[in-house]
Amino acid sequence: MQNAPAPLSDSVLNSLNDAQRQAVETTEGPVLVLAGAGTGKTRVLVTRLAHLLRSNLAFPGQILAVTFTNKAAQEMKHRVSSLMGGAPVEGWWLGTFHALAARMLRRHADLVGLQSSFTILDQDDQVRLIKQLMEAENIDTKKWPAKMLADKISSWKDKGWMPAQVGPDQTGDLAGGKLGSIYAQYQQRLKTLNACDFGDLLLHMIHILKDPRNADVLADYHRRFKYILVDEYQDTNVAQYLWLRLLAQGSNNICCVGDDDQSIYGWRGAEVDNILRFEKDFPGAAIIRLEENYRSTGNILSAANAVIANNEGRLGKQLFTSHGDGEKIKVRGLWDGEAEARWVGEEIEALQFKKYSLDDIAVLVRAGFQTREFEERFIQLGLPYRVIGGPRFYERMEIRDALAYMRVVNQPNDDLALERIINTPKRGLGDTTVQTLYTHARAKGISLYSALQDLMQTDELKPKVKTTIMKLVDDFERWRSMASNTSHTDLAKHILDESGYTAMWQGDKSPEAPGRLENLKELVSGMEEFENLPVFLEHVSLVMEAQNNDAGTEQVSIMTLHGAKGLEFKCVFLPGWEEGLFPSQRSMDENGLKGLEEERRLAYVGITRARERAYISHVANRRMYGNWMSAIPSRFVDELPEDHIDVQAETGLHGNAGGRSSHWDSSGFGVEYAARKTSYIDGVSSKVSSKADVTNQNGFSRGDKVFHEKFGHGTVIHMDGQKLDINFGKSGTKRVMDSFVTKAD
DNA sequence: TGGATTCGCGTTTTT
DNA sequence: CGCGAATCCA
Repeated sequence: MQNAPAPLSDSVLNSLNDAQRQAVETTEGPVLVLAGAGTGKTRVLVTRLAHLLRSNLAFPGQILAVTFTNKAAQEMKHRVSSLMGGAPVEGWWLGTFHALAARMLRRHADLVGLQSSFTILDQDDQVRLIKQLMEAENIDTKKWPAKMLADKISSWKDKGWMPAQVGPDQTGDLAGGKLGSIYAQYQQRLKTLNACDFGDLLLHMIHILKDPRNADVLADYHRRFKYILVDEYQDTNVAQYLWLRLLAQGSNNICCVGDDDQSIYGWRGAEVDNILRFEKDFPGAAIIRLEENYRSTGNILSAANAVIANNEGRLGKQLFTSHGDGEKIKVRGLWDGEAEARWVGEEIEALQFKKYSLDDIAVLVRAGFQTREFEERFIQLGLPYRVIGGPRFYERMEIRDALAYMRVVNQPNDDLALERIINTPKRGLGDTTVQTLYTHARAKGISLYSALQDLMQTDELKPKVKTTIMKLVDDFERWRSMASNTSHTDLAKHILDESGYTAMWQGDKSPEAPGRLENLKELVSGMEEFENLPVFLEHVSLVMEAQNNDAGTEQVSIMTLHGAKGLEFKCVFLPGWEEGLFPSQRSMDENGLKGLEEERRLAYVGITRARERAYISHVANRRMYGNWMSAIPSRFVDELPEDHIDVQAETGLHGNAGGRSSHWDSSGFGVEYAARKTSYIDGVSSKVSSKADVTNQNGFSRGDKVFHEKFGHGTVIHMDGQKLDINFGKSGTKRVMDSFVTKAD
């Protein structure tokens, strides 16, 4: 780290002129790097960081490097570490806003009446607490869902508002005008619980740093941080901005990197304004624009440029590439979601034939529920895939503990699992005992569990410890023998109860405890769908493995557009480009033009994830919430420039085969739709009849004419065990138990 | 109290 | 449609 700056061969930096490079690397004072998609934003930041270190402008503890997501933080740590020749970056001030603010707050917790050991509540805990407070105030939680109020409070915290700053103007008639007081009570309650929610981490720090009585604290941070680096600046919310500004007032050496066109977290408090206002907030700021894209081919980039150009209120930039034009974007209109999934499957197979790795392919959807049809199709095709951002359930502490117990029962030699729970709940087997056990195990080349069995025969351990170990081994042996004649869900209940694990959380007064108990319940009930314990554990390890990214086999990635931020793939599928789904109706209803523009930025993010090939599709009929909805192509499809796309419509889909699907004749479209809807309800059309031969256990089939004692005559349109969905004509579709129904002719 | 049934409602996601 | 929450009822 003492050597002269290493030559920067990075292509990104080569694209900078001298002044820009100078600014990126060493400028003192505020710098805003405005960089479009695929221009190497993060690399610029890492380069600045590396340069500061190498030229001894700062040492690690003097740099505050902030990212938005954990993924980005990991990525940056990794890059910095390898740039620094593998030096560990633990302990550096490098991480997400929340992680760094939490770390800071632990050092000054007493200034806001907390202990440094405060717990951090997640959203569920937060809602539970607020609900309690509301009930105490006799507020109707039906009229005012606790979730909604919790969201409101979070959004205030994102804006940096303490209870004192919230007046009637903000609360309106929410919770009968009592929301302001609920907020205050909630904060009070958190304090008594020695807890924080996520918003508090920043809010408390802002409060501390702003208070003149704590001038020494602020001064200390000013001395400490010579340089501040911020990634994804367009996603910062007001609280984050305030925190940054307080810290940056010292050295004024703040370097922010961002792209206003990729701001997609507005619904969570991100303020594009932060980036638009940068020059005002930090006078004398150097602004650097990076417009050369190193990621995508010309067609892809032109399409993205054309779409985003429809937004107003941008700083404005026009990305260019020196890559060739490449393939045009394939745009396809299809009949329904099933056909869409089939088409995507076919195209993926074609890509495999062209020697693309499945790892290079991603399906990016607008909303989580869309992943389902792709999963189903890919399973049919035997196409390996992973859904990114799926269940994080198994990563929760209580779930991992519970799983560890089951793993030891299933496989006594699972040392890691045993070590995890050997003293959870506390039973007096501390580090010293575990060390003794490990020493013994290593010396004899046996597992930890065998070491337990060995040592309980000897007098090497204190009698008390010995008894505890005997009890523990005894428990495990008993559970293991139960496994043969007890269902695995019952076994799990026994394990959790008899080990004292459930009791541990029941006795825990912390606000997270109820949530954890619920999760444990959920775990047990979730096990039911698996045959037995080993199969279940196998599933869990597969799920977790899949989330660990490189499971060895190639896999297509399926994820939401939000989840795809910061990633790139050679081939990207963008399905579901229909009005109402994308752009999302709700986003437009709630935020009008602002909402629409954020959706458009999402489209921009989607397209620009692709390096070589992009595929966009939309369907004529999508089933949402169980009923068929007609859909028209997204306005974003219309915004794609004709020269850069290759449009195909499914033949026979409408009276306009081969034409550009977004120009569908709306009257023709309506006729198709009406016909389909009718046929669905009658249970006659070929689409529907494919399922009509299914009979439920009491002999009802789709299409049966039935009579219900209360609702009269109707037609069975769906079955779910003994539940039947019956269309009763005028009075609509109802779900009823089949015991209330008789067949009619 | 918990098992069964009905009701209600549905983006995006980070700590 | 499917899921979780609320509610009902033994």
